[in-house]
Amino acid sequence: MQMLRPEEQLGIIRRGVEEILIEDELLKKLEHSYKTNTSLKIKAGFDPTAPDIHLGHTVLLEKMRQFQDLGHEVILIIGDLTGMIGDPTGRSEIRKPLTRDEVLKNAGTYKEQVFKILDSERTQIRFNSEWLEKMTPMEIIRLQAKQTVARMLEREDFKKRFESHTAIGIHEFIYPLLQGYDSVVLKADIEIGGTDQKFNLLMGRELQQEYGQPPQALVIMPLLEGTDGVKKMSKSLGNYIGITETPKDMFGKIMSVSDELMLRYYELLSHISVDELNKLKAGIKDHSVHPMESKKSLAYEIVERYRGNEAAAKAKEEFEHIFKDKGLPDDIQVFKCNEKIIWLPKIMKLSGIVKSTGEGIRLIKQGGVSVNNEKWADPDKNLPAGECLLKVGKRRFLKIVQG
RNA sequence: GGAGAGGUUCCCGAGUGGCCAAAGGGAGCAGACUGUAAAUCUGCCGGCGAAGCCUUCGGAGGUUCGAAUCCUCCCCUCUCCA
Repeated sequence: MQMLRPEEQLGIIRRGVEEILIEDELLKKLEHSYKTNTSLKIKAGFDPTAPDIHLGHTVLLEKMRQFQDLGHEVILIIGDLTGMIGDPTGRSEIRKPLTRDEVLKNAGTYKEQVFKILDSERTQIRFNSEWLEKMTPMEIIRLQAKQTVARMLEREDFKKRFESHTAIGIHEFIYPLLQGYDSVVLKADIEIGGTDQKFNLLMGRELQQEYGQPPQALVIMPLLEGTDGVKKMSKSLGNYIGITETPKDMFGKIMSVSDELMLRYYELLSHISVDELNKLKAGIKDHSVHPMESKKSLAYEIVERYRGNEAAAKAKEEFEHIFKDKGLPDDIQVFKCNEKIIWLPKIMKLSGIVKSTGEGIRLIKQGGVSVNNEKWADPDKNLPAGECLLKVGKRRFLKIVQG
């Protein structure tokens, strides 16, 4: 395959990255690969605790895909061994160690989902228990001897906890060492990771040098903000967009993201070229491009990638139908009730559209409920006989059938 | 092993006998404004056909007319000294 010139490759690689360490070294690696027509080994690690991939994870995957498209080879490491000792990154919240079965199950899900982005021909999936489990105590001690406590305490997270007298487990120090050691075993040329991984990525470089290898270059990606636009996307914060969600939900969630965040998503998730991206940014700035239209394109692109063309078209259509034409979705839940229950808040609760009658009453009083397109301000008013359409807020619909 | 701090509603966090279904913030939901945006403002934010009642402040008992608050035991987390 004909590779792009190293400088051109670098241009593509730079997109959306937070930081490249060290860019000169990266360029040299690219030049060497170009001259010898060999591909570089790109390493990226994933934590096996979260079986469902969301758009936040895909930032790394997309970058990996770019490398593949440039002719390089990706090694996706599933940190099953490190996962079993718990992931100490971030909070001191100690995760439950996973069992072997859980790890395997999660890994299976990973594989399924990951190849919606990655090229399976150019991807290796490896478990780090493969080599870590074989290490002898002596080898582990030697590995530990290569770093100092002081160096470990330079890591922001450890430093803070140390200063604020919050516990730091000894095994937490081992974690970066093992992750770095993965790079040694694989002789990685480049490692991709999020900003929260910077310390661990650097550890890989340092250990490679200790073991007499050329150090890997680092491509550090920003953490994608969740739908709230502030905190990093994560399942536990509930601000995520999962790639296995329904097309409708995915489309809707992307549409409700702020304009600013939309551009960020474009940069990190879209496949449009850097040129197009710059045009889009300029267009939004001078108001020649309508943000909503670009947002629709983005939503379409992303839904299409994970759920297919047809689903994307349908999601878009339905979205426009509901919000532009003020129409109805085509899959309204139907609730049948007998004549005895005609108290609206009760019906709302029984149908599951709200959690409690109290919530129903509140919503009605607040003007958030309409029946047959008319505001319904009185919780005690009886419903019209026969069928009627209930709308709660902007997107909750219910067809009530009496009798 | 010894000394101390603490576990409160979805989260953070106030509350140390009645005025506590529990301040404040965040998240969430609804309304106004819009482009289904975002930001902002307003309201709501345990349950129940509901001005009353029921369940909630780590768990189990107890004191009291009355307990998130006091006592006893237990569980869990953290810190310091060794």
